[in-house]
Amino acid sequence: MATILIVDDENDIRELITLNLRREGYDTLEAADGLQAMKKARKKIPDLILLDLMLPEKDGYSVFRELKESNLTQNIPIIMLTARGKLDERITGLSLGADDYVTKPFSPKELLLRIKNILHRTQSHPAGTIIEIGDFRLDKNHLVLHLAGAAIDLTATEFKLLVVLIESGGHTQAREDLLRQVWGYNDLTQTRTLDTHIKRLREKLGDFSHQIETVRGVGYRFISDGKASS
Amino acid sequence: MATILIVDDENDIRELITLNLRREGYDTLEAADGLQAMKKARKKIPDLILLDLMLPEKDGYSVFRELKESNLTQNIPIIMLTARGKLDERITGLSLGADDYVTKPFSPKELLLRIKNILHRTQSHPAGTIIEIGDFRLDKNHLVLHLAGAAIDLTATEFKLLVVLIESGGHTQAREDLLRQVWGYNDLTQTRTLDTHIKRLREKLGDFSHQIETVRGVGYRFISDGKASS
DNA sequence: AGTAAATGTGACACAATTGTGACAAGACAC
DNA sequence: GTGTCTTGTCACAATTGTGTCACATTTACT
Repeated sequence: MATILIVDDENDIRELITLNLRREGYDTLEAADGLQAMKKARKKIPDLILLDLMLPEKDGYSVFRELKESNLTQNIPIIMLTARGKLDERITGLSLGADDYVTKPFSPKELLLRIKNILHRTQSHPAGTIIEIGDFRLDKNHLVLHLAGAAIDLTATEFKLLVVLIESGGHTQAREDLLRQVWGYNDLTQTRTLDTHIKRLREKLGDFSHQIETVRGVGYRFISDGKASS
Repeated sequence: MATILIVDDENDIRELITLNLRREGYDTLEAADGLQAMKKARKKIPDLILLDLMLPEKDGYSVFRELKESNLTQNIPIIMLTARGKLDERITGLSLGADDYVTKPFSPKELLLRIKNILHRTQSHPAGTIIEIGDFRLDKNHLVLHLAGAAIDLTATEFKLLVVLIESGGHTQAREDLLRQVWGYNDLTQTRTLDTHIKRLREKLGDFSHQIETVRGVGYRFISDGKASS
């Protein structure tokens, strides 16, 4: 699951947060000051950072800037923590590019909520490389399908086919359309490769294979399992 | 010793700073406006730039951006000077990527302190020349890779390739992109040199070679751990 | 039921991609 | 010059992906 780096100089608070996050299944890293934070972040790149603005030595701003300057860490979402809802800090934090902002004292519940929110919407993926629908999560970058937790490798063609099906939002795609979109066949070539690939896809989908439905005489469609339809 | 470029339109202030810096043993360059600043910076690349935000002609922001856009100067740390601690300027300065920020009037002592600070942290490890991730530590200056303690010599090309892979943060880099970024090939040259270099890199990585993963039909990616993350 | 058409399936051949070792040209130091 | 190092290319090997085929199964229709 996601790894979260907690940067705060107060031990109590750090531990409190750690405890709460661990209970929810997150991995946690802790740092008491900016230097430690940078070190840990470089060692194991976290998925999200909780950053206290009041730090000894290097203050939170500097750490923030450093994180945003490094290629390795600049895309990690950051939630700022601060002692009180001082307006100026709030402004500074957000305009610097922090992804959210929580004022101490805060309830663990509130913090968790925000973390979930942010992780869900970012998961540190560049926009548009992830398609999520139901239990399916397609990573266009790696040609990997995450299905109910498991990672499934797809070949380029399989991937393309699945994407086209999924992106047509529950509508049936005609055989010819699929052949055109996935294979670039423009003539009505007599080929069975589509059938074969559908079969291979279903094989890899395992229990979820029924979500590719064949519409006899027309083509295929992807059904998103009753719920999250579109 | 270090050379510092001072950009300010007020002669008095420029001279005051120059005096103080010289006394500390720094070399100084002066510029009264943005144009001069760019010229001087190109002539003798300074180790640090003090940049006033209020300039005639081109304002400080433009100069800043120009400096950051040029290959020659983009890594030089910049300390912004400004007439007052106006909040909005502070924000702009920091979010543009200035390394520090001093408000006029300032005491020479304060300025010197900040200069020392920044020079110290940027010169011991000139901006971003060390990349650390997992067991990998790359020293851009020496083209050396420290892997779990052992020092491994890499050639220039191997090094560049590894850096590009690592810096893309777990994302797959397409073959063409790698060829463009590492070799500067812009045409779709038919070459196998990428494959060869990947092989050589993996050879040198030994037990860690699996961290360079091939994504068939696309390119390669660096994975920072056993698991498929991001 | 019986039949024809459409689709599913497994095996196979070959296509395409990537890995690998050898080699030669160039760069560079000595 | 010689020797070492680096780099790109090549031929070939290994691996993986893809399309076709024959045959099985399902479906729509009479």
